Amino acid sequence: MKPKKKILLKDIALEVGVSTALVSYVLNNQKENRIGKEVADKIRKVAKELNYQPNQIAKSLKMQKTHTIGLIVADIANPFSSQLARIIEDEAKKKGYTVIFGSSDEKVDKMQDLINVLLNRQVDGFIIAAVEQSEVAIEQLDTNGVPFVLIDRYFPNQPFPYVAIDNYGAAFTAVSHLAGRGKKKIGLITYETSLFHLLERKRGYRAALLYENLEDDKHLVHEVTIDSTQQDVKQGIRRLLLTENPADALLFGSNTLAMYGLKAIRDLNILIPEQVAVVTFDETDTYNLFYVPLTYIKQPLAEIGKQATEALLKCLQEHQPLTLQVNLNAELVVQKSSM
Amino acid sequence: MKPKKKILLKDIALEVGVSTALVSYVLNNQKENRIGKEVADKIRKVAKELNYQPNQIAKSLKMQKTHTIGLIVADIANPFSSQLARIIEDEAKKKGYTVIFGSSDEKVDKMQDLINVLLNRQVDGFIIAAVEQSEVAIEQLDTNGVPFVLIDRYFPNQPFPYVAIDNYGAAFTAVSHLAGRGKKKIGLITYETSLFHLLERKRGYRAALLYENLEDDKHLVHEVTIDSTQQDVKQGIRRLLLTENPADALLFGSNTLAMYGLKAIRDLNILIPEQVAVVTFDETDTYNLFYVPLTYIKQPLAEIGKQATEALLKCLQEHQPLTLQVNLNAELVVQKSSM
DNA sequence: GTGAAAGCGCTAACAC
DNA sequence: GTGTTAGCGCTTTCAC
Repeated sequence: MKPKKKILLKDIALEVGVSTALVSYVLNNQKENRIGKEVADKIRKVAKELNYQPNQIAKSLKMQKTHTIGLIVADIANPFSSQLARIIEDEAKKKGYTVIFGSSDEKVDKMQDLINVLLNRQVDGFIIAAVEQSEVAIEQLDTNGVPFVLIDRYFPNQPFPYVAIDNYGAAFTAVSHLAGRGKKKIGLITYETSLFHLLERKRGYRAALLYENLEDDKHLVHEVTIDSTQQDVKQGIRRLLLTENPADALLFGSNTLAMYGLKAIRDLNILIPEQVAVVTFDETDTYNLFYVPLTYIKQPLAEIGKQATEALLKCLQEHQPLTLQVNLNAELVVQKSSM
Repeated sequence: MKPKKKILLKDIALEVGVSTALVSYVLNNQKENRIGKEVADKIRKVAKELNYQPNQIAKSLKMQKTHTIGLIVADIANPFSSQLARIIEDEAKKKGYTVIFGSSDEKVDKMQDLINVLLNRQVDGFIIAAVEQSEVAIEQLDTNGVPFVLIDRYFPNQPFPYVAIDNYGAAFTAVSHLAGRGKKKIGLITYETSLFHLLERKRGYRAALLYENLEDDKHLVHEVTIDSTQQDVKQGIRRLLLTENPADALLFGSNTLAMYGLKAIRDLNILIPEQVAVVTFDETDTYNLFYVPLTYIKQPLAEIGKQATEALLKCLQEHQPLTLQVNLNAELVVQKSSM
């Protein structure tokens, strides 16, 4: 532990025999041709020799820019979030930005807390997977002029920028597909929530049932709280499948729900797709390795992450207003679980 | 977009009619009882009214501390990494720290790059899953007096602090278990690497074979490069299982390898555990949902993340030297794939 | 008990 | 072409 002396701008200036201003100009490639070529070269040379590393904190304080973005997801441990995080990381790095992340656990309080903490740390902007009841928090960001873009979740009738998928269409397609395979009693397992993207999935599900002239029975929908566990989902599976008139197909509203649901189905020795066909949202390796490869709605994560990050950074760097509101198409990947 | 005026210390001072120094003292609870109770209360009241949010960047510059730690993993999109990230995030938040992350993709250059970027951003310390050939980079951190702790991977014969598992023991246990179930030709699929933790797994595998009086045949070990794909692993599976004298059990050295391997095994219509028993490192939901629940070596991720973070933060806050070198025990979770 | 002022490391307006 | 210097928003020494 011998903290080697940090090299400062001043050290270089001293060494070369010029002012710190000149050094700053040269190293930032400013006033390009107004500076003596020799001095400039000398400065660059010494900077390299001394292995000068600019203190970004000082720079940030001066410039009022940290080149850092805050990423708020529901839970970084969930593959859906972490895959997005990776894409955002890469996209940000390309442009010289780093990312600080935080998990909200679907709680407004935690989300608000994260926003505050990250704002205090002066992040230049946010990418947020908004939680239920967080409209006010987001609105506040907006009125305070903090740049952000929402991902995955968003608010209808609000001008906030977002990039998400067409959840209505995706659910509709999935249900139509099941209907096309002759399924008559298609169940839905989803969250009991006011989150718009999930409501859209339910709406798509309903619309497809109607369109296909299928029974739209309340008993075919099972909703669990957003922080529910294996047990709660298992109960839903029981309710939908262990009756005298069970569902012959099931649509899961998220990867976590599917995970719990599949476990339950297997534990109950119910066969997929013979006894019940299955389709689910999101993509995970698990779906492909399950004993029956699963039919799933594949969200274009790369596209979501890229568009969100690009737009945000463009806004930050070119001071353009953030207006994008994108609903990308999700692809239905058909496998054996729904055949 | 009407950037509301940021409230500064000065604003509070002005409002209350005191100096910024006093405000700072009060809000940081310093000089507790040397300050007039009334003024103090007034200051706190006004600060709340104005919703004062201290600028952490300014604070950081002054204090030479950012209360930020850098987390470098192989790939944040990999569940192993993201689960650790979540634990570290929580542990850090408890103590008022935030975390910036980066993915190295198992490349020294990227890792070195990340270290530089994060150092420039003045992170107070690092938690790093070191990549191959990164010993020099780590040594440099050490000589520069930058606090860090390694996770998962580490260097033998180096005094660097780390928390990892007993890879030798874990592999030994796994192989012994297979031998105990009557397996005679136990194969290993792992990476061709100099990473110590993986060498340890191989060593444990070998030692167990010897101990159990089993064949230690080079042909039973298949190594792929660390950036290898589904195809490379499939080839390994072919080599080990599609011969006249195939392996009757397989140990996978990581979750990614297992993922690829299981896909290959399924595609080749080889039955687990009838034709080949399987054990793998790491834990994922997939293992439980696979058509045969998988026997796996469960790393104590929570413990790893917690100990690493706690030690690092303790060092940062109490300026204690970082000396922990911990090898935790991994648990073998026995399921049907090895019965 | 309280305040003036220096300074963390950098940038950029302005002067020469 | 190059240097002086004022701050970015905060903490803290030292003086009163």
